[in-house]
Amino acid sequence: MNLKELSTKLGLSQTTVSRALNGYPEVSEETREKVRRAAEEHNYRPNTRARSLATGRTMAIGHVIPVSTKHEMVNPVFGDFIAGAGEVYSREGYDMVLTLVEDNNEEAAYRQIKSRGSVDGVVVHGPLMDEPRIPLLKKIGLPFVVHGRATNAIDPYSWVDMNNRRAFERATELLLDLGHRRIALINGLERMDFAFRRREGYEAAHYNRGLTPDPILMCSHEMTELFAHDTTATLLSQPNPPTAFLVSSMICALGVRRAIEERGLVMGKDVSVVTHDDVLSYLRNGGDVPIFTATRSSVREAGRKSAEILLQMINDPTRDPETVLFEAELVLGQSTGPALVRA
Amino acid sequence: MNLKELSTKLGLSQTTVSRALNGYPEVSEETREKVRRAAEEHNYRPNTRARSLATGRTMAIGHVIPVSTKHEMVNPVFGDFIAGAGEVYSREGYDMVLTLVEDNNEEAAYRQIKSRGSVDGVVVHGPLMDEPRIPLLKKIGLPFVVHGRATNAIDPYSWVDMNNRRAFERATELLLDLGHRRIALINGLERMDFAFRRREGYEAAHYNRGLTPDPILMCSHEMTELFAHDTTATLLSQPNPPTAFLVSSMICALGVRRAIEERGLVMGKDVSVVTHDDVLSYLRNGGDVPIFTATRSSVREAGRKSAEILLQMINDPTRDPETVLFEAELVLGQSTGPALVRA
DNA sequence: AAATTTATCCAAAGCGGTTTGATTGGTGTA
DNA sequence: TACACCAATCAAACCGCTTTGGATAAATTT
Repeated sequence: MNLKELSTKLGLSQTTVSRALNGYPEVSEETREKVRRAAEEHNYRPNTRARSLATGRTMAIGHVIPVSTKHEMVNPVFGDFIAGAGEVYSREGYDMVLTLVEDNNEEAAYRQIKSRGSVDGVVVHGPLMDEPRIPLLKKIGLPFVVHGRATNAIDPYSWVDMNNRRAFERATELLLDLGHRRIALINGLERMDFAFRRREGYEAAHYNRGLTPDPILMCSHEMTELFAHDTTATLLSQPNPPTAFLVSSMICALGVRRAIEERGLVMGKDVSVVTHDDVLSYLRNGGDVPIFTATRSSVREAGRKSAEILLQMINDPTRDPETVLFEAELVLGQSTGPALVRA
Repeated sequence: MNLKELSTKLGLSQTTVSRALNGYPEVSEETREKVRRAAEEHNYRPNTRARSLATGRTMAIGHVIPVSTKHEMVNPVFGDFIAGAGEVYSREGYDMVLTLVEDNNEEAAYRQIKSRGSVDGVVVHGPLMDEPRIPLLKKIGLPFVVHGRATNAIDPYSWVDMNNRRAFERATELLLDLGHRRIALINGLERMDFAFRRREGYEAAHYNRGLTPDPILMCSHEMTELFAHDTTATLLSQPNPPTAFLVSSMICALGVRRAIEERGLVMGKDVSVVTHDDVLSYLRNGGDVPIFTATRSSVREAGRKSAEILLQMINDPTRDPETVLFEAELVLGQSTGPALVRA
């Protein structure tokens, strides 16, 4: 059932039917109701493609997912972010289109997206410190919002981020307060902006107290359970092992815990752990007292917010870039305790 | 830059330019090359919407993600499945559009997808035993392939599944061979087809040896780390606790292990664990000898295969439904060992 | 009563492609 | 020389919608 058929069936012009359904005032309420009922009855819905061709708006938002070529890694955070953004999109009648892009030719991908014209805007995931996509998108004129920030970006742009630096600074302070002096940092890849900021926070907390973190304790890698485990195991077997771990994700935290327990140590007693918790739906830091002491910020909420901002920008292109910075909660759990005084 | 502009710039008709770029034979190689270069130079790419309006093909595949209203749960498996499917889509020039649907009004969602005409086909995720979407999609004539199966479906349809029953039967047999007699089943929601089949396999292995599993040992829930942990903790504290656990996902397995170790027990010695491993990119069952003994089947591979089948169906609608059944490997890891004889 | 508004509705022109059905000039053949 | 045939190109129709610029009749104003 298309507009033409529906309008002949009603004995009206396409114009009138279209206007009736789209709420234009130049249609009598009587006919509008008639049209509405007929549309309902025949299960008519305007063809998205035709509509978007006519209006110039596609009613779709693109998400470009960088896929690590080497490790075939998909960021587990992604599912929940999408879920948050998706809520907003479906409420506002937008589709979400996903494009997987190998991390080596992103520029081409974005150019293609623009010239094929299949979305009204994009969400940029996983920004690096030097993020070429930001000037690129600006240049080609595709509305966008970044999940995260790019430290070295010059011009203003819209972003939604968590205060990674502050969160990890606070977490480190907590551990220092507890007397820990050798704190390992199990970080993500530090060309990723968020990971870089986290390290900054970690270092700042040390410097603020006149301490210098031991470079050997700072590890950076793709955030898998395995990496976290192996690294932790290695660090713990060294002569002067860390007494605490600051960890970049729940997944990694699980690996850290495994390594700790493998050595017969008790987390929260022999070794302290603070992790960042993205509040993933399937990995809640559960219990009355959370397992892990954690810096907590919902990535799902970030997804919602990003989507909202992007839609606003699309509806009003004159708007200035908008930014949202979430502060992470610091949640005390069972995984932290005072540093043991060495015998 | 659009077709019209490009063709006037070249002094050719739109027809010729279009044909040249789409590889039609009625264009001389000379002009084709000229057109190609000009398109390249001006970064021209046909507008997706216009093209799909003209051809009737949208070059997009829909994925409808059921989102549990109650638990705001996004299946973690989803990211990797998408990654696999996405590989195929981008190779074949398809877009992937995601629709999040609250699990209570899926029918409306699919009808809308069809009538809005924004995709050429859909992948159905998370089929239930009685899956209303299968007859629905058949009725409305939208090509689809199901990731998983629906036990009670009558008509044939295309699906890609893992042999859940067989995998869990083998896993159970392994545990029985090791002498375990009280084997707990930490399962997903059993209205989900895969979970139902897994229980069938678990039960069959018992029955085949004249054993009857204790209903108290069979648990079913959304597969979170927390549920697995709490359930395991409860079971282990009972008078006649299980000596082995058969677990539905790596995430759950992490919860099971946590509960085991909390009690001061050693996994693989005091308690055995076999889990299913979807080979998620960020949760590898790593090491030379895997941590967990596991039934293993790559969900990413399932994503690839599903996409391939769907595209074939779209390209040739006369094709009969195609089905793929992956057999899971049974991988021996460190988490299983002989049942201890009770003192 | 004539002129102007107002309330409804419509025909037709896009949107940016693809595809059908000519048209043209050149070759080969009878 | 006349005819059929082929290769290369084009004008125009079409996909399904929105939107511009009237058209018509009724209501209001002058």
